[in-house]
Amino acid sequence: MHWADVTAQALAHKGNKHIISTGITPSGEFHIGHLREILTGDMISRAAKNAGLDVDFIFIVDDADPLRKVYPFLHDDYSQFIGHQIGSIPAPDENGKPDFEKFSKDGLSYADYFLSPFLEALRTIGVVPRIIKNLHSYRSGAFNEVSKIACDKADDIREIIERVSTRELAGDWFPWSPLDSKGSLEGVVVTGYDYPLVHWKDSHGVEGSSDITKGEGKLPWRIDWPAKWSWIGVTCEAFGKDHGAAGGSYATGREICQLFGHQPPQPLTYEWISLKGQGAMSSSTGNTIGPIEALELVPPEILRLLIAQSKPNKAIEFDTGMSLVNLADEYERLLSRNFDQELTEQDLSRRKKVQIEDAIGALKMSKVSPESTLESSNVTFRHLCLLAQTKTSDEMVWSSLGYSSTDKPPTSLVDRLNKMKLWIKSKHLPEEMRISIIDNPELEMFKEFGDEEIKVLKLLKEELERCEWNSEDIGNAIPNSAKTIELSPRIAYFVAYKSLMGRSRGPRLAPILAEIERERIIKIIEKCLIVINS
RNA sequence: GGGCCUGUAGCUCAGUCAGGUAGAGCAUCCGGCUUUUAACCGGACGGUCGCGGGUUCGAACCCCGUCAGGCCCGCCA
Repeated sequence: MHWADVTAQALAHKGNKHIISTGITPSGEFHIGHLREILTGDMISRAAKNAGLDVDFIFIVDDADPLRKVYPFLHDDYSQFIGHQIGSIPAPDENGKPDFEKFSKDGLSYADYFLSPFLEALRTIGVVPRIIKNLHSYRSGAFNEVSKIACDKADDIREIIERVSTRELAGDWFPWSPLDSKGSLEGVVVTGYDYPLVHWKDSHGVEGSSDITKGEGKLPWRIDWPAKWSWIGVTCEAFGKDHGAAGGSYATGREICQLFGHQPPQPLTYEWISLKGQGAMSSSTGNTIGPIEALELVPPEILRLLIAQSKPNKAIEFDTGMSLVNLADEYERLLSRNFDQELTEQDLSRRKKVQIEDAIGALKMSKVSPESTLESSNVTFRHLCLLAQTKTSDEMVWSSLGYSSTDKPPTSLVDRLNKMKLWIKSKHLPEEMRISIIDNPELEMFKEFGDEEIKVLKLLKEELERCEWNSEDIGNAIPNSAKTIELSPRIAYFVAYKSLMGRSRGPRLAPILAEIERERIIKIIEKCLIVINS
């Protein structure tokens, strides 16, 4: 059973109506890691729907969180906003400075600035959650009831946090963070509580009162989270391992939640995604691949597959090089499998059966829309990469794949070609996939050459000097260089690839050579002969 | 200090919850396709399941211990 179905099954035991939640703080550029949060929730939702449950899938935007520091991509001007809620401060402009004009005119907040493109990417990838903005929820009174309970039961909450997290809270700790005279959540000391007012004194020496029913502050994270579960009615939430550890915010949250009179949601802890060789992704260090950037390179199904095929507790190492190639090819392979037939095979071991079922599940979860039908294009990523690099026009790519003006390629394939061309142009294309002619051969390349190979190479040069310089004639010239001395054409290809590209196999050579000047090719072969003789 | 996750073929991983002959893909090698789409088809190679105990007729799987890597117990997906 697919992992999402396992979770759905657990939910089915608890009831028919479920609110599945996800949540992110838009404090900077979104990255692939955030996609795991959302897609894990999305996949559980889909599985739950398939199981016949009534599902509401939500995405809580934590725009009530404060700006922690001036991140490297921000201008120093932002230091005035440290501690301020990211839904209530201006977005950065192209220089990283606060854009006051857009903020006052269009209301574009810091949080919205990072959120909007992410939501756009989510649509592309087939995820359309109900959005709940935290700041608005506080201001509109959604937190009233739970906030009151939290403040009334401050001692109980303190006990839970201190016991479960084994962390001692400060003496003046209080389960409500008021906004200070400047609008910051930092450096404020709570001096008293008299519902609905929390009295405070800030770092500037100013004293005031925060009305908890008007969103003049917020609950600290460890209380804010279970508070959301309670007023929204969350029954299931997937969260990163940082929250899942013993003593972490889920552990305290599940108890605090019950204080609010609500049962804690079904948890699912997921591992992080790291960038190969560079450690965990982090918005603040700039070590990221954005979902938007990734979607420019590959179709959304493939990004979904990345999340779907790995169990949540597996760490994922991602990169936009060979990992992407393998992932994309894996996707095509899945599409072309005949699962029905595989499942009817005799003597199917339990192990094998599980494997097939998981593959079916992963493929199902990779669909952008649950209803869409999947069809195999029978064109692998590698192959398309090759065609995109060697053909000079799209038409030539299509005709190579057997399409014509009457039998046009499907739009999904056209889209893939366009993405492929972007990938080839980008810095992400691995050297391994790049087609290149080696102009300066080295002796190392010819260590497998014997007398026959050298003879063929000399004949190849003669053939290429003589033939018409077009794809067809070059295509004949290569095998002929071996045939004339009654050797297998295989040797001729081996010799040609080694000499021109430094590898023993490769893509169809003739069309590539036809695009290059004859003189350059002849010169390379001459150099090869010199190197071999040296 | 306390806790969580991971460790299975050269690589990426499935299989661990419900113990029953160790699996896939990639890579490599060989063969086929009488002149190659890095294609396609067939085959081969490849593992003391981190290590040591225990339970069991039987353990990758359950239990105890141990080693290694990652992470959490301020904030972070």
